[in-house]
Amino acid sequence: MLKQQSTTGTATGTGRPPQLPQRASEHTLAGALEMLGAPIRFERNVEVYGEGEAAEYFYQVVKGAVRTYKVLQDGRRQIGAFHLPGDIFGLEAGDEHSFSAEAIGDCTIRVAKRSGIVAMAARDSDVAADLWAATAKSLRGAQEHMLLLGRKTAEERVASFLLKMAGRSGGAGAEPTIELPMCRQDIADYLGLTIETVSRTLTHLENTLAIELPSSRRILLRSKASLQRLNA
Amino acid sequence: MLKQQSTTGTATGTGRPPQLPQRASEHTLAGALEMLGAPIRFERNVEVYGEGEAAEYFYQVVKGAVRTYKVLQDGRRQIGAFHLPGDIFGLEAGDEHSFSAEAIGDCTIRVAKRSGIVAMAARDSDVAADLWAATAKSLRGAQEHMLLLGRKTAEERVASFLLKMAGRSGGAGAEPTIELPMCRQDIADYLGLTIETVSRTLTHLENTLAIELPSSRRILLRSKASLQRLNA
DNA sequence: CGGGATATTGATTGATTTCAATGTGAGTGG
DNA sequence: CCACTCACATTGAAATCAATCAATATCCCG
Repeated sequence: MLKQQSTTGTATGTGRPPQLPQRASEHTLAGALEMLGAPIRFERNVEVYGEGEAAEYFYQVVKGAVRTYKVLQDGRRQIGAFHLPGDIFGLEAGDEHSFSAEAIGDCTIRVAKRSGIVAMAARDSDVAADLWAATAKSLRGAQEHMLLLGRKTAEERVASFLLKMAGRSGGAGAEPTIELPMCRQDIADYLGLTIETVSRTLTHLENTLAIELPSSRRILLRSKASLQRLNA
Repeated sequence: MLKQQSTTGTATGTGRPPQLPQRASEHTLAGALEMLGAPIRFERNVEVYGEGEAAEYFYQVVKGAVRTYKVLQDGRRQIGAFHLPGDIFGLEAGDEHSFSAEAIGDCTIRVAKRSGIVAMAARDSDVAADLWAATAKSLRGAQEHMLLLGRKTAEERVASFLLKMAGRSGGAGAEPTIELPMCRQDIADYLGLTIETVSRTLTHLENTLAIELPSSRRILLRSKASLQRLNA
């Protein structure tokens, strides 16, 4: 069980908190990342790593948001996941990254040498279990996303997306307004739709009184129930 | 690095080969599965495990093929992956399965208690690393599949599917004829298409001379190049 | 030689894409 | 402070690809 919140709280500041013993983080992947990793700033739209590059590091979002994606030759882009504060990404077991990663906005990302983490996992079976759990969590996310992309209507996709974002951004889950870190094109490429369809679907949901759109990056979920109904 | 082929070769027979010391399999997940798991037969269309069930076991296909899938309330089904001999599946880190699994045809599947494997991984860091690698491999498969489902045409999806199956069934990769273990409906649900579209696309590929269809379960890849071109 | 499941083929519909235009908002410089 | 600009978002009309509805064909098995 990966305690992502534990590091998020302490690491939101400038760097590592001065003197805390960090007992809670020991024997976890998040703890290992915090010990071995340095927080690095990435500006908006800057690449964190590229598809095909050697997978030398593991990453954890401290602040901001990251997209991982693949592009086809003709430019079609599929975003596989959005990574928010606390999320660990780049957990490849192979030698190279199969996706690319970019900062969506200005970001702080903790970067830790993979070899260090792997070595630690070899010594500490709790870290190894945690590394496995984190990878399995990514797997579950990818599987859920497959479901969304497979055979859902545009409305269902957008509703699923909004509910997922709502569940992730607010810690408690009772937050009705969500602040999107990404633009419409990102959402479209995440949902396997065009930007126009995303836009139309959002306005349709607004007309149906399911949501409200105070600004393009801010969405108020007025009726989670009707969104849930679309979530199938 | 999971050596799936090592067990495939030996396990294709009736069960475990009589007296081999199996040095090669030690310290691997496949080896652990072989030590701790019993080969069990599943008949066509029988459920191996269901979504939401406790994830008590890990599985490895010995013979036959397995589909893992999810169904929406209204019956739409998304197949997440097909598992062929040697493939390990059911690697959930959470307490319960997020997908269901069914035997596509009559199958032999090695079933090993998860607790045993996890305990072994806690003792043997090589097994732990291998468990991680196998999970990451599933993750990579799911990510590739997302790409396919996201924003590809029917023709591209079918071409990708055929190439993937060709790469998996024949060990060397030079096998031009592929024998499909699954029916058209399975393919459709895997690709996020209808059965009619799959059928039409296959006949279109046949008319384009990219493939030949001696029977519905047997497909000859006449021009991998043209399929590759569609693979984008 | 049926008979039922599976697969193919045809005609039509419909959701989403595409092409095109307009709207909006934030940042910049006059 | 306002006009300007550029990126981003919305809206509209037409085209297109795949889904749906419907019929026929084929295969496998008893």
